[in-house]
This record gives sequence, structure tokens and C-alpha cells, in this order.
Amino acid sequence: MGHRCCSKQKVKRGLWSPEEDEKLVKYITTQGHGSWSSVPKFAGLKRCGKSCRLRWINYLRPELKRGSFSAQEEQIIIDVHRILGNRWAQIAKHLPGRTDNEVKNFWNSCIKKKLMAQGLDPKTHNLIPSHQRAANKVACNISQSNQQPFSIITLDSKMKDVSMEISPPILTLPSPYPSTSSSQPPLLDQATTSLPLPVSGYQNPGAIWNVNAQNSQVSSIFPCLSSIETTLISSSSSSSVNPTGFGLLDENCFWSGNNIVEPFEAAKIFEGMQSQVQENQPNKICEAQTIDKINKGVQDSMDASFDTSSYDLDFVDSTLLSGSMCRDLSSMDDIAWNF
DNA sequence: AACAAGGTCAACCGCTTCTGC
DNA sequence: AGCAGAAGCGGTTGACCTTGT
Repeated sequence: MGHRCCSKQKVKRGLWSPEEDEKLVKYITTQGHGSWSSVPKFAGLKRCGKSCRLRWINYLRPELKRGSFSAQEEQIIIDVHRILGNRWAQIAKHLPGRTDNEVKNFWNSCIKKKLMAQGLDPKTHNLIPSHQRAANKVACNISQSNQQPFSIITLDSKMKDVSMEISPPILTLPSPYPSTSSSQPPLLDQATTSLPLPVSGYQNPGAIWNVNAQNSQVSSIFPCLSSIETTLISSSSSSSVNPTGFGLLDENCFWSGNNIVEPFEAAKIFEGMQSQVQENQPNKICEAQTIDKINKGVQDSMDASFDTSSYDLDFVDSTLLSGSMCRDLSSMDDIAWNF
């Protein structure tokens, strides 16, 4: 069964010959592709337009980077995948010269196995409970020092076996929850997690706002974040948390009041906050008025039932990943929040 | 040397989304 | 608003390559 676009004509399938490549390159470089469905006809190819498009995008484009992935590219893939999941096209946008197909293949053939070998679920990037690991016959006796350079989550020496204490996908970060409130997700005893990505969950920013020492710490950790972002992170990591706010639960989940929300939902909430901030504080100094607006934005966003249908993934790219794309990877792996 | 098993990656398939009418 | 065609996307396949026995 051929493509619908070319079901009426006899088309060649399978690997492309050098002659076919030459025809396609010649045509597109001189004429542009225009409508892909008409490309094979004008280029003199017995292929369907879809196949031509794929061949051009994945193999013939001059800007394509060939060869194996660098360690940095690998880390970027892991970082972005953790937030976006199997959105290969989105991930590939962060890797100039790489295609979604290439990234997907690299993930499936290489990264996935590396993560599993470290006892990490490649889907959630969380630790796989030890009994599941045993069931899956995945090697997991990796020493802490051997977790580099893929230490998505590293464990403190105090922690013997986090996987026995938690149920995936939630691996709780220590700080955002006031210990007295009954509305928060359960804390993970004795666990210490490191945070390789810029934290992207935010609590109600009313409690702590001005740039302070803690904030400076964050900005040194995430040098590429704006001051507003580091301030938000800073307050999110603070122990004096507004219990009605919105914050980070783990690298895959966020909390909002009594609810746990997915990263996309959380990001959407922050989108409202961010636009308010951008409109109102060009100097990145948060004023009371802005705080009110942000608070309102958060509340409005929450009230909107987290409709994800119109969600802008580019926002996730630009906002959630603003730090990860240019951060110092090695230093990130050393960061840990302890109880 | 021959074969099997596993890995890699280009290409395909089918579904969804976008765009123009 | 509804439709059709085009484009985009992620999952899957299968040919080829590498490695182990």
C-alpha cells in the first residue's frame, strides 16, 4: 500500500540511489520544493512527494550535520526529552543540523539503554523501583560516581534505596512543601535529589520576591535565567512557601494547591505569568503591581482548568529550557538539595 | 568461514494538524 | 463551518552492518 498522495501512480520505494539523490538535489536547489506533491513529477523521479520530502529533510539538506552525536548534544536530548517526551521534532530544533528521525534513532538505540542501565525510566526519567528493575533484568548496580555524565537524578549517600520508598513517576524534591500542611504530596524520607535542569515550577510569588542571597545562588546555578526566573525559582525552593501557591513537585510534576499538574500544564500557567512580567517590568525589577498581576495570572490560569489543547510547545522550549541549553553541564550535576 | 543475534538507521505508514478554499 | 489536500509528526519496519560464537 502506497501513500495516499501517490496511490494512483507507480512509485519506487526503498533506498534512494545516488542518481535519484542528484535529481532531487538539483531540482530543489534550483527550483525550491514548492508543493512536495509536484516535486517528483518536475524532478523526474518515480517517487511520491512524501518520500521526496523525507529524503530531502533527513538526508540531502546541505545544512545537515552528519556523524555521531557529541556528548553535549546527547545531554541536550536527555534534558529536553525529560520535559517534552517523545516530541522528536521539537527536540531536534535544539540541535542544529540534526533531524527528528536522527534524534529518535539515537534515542532508541543509545540513550534509552544508557538511562535504563542507570536504573532510570527512559519515559519519565525517574528511578525505576528496584523490584521492577530486577523484573526487567536491567543492570542497575551503578555506583554513584559512575552516574556521570548522565546523572539525571543522583542520590545522596544517606539514601540507601529511594526506589523502595516511592512510587514513580513522582520523586519528590525536598524543599517546596511546608512540613505542617496536610495538602502536600508526601515527602520522600531521606532522599536527596540533584536537579540538572533549571527548575520550572513556581509557587505563588507573593511570599518572597526581591532578589536576595538565595536568588543569587540560583542565578549562579542557572546563569542563563533571567532575574525574574531565578527569583521565581528561588522562592520555589524556599522553605517559607505559600501553601496555596504553585511549585515544583519533581522534574516531571508540579504542584498547584492540592493538585499535581503535568509540566505542560505548569508551563502554561507560567506562560501567563511570564507574559505579565514581560509586559510590566522591562528592567526585570518586580514591582508590587506586577506581583498582583502575576498572582492573578496564576489564579486565572488555574481556574481555566488547564486546557492544554492550545498549548504552545515553543514556549516550553524558550522558557523551561532557557537555562539548560547553555548551562555548564558539569556543574549542574553537582547540585544537590539536601533535607 | 559460517551463522546467529543484536544494533543501527533510512524509509515507510498512518495519523494528526495545518492551510486554503 | 466544513471540506480536501498538503505537510508534519511519531511509531514501526526491514535491510544492512557489526559482533560474538
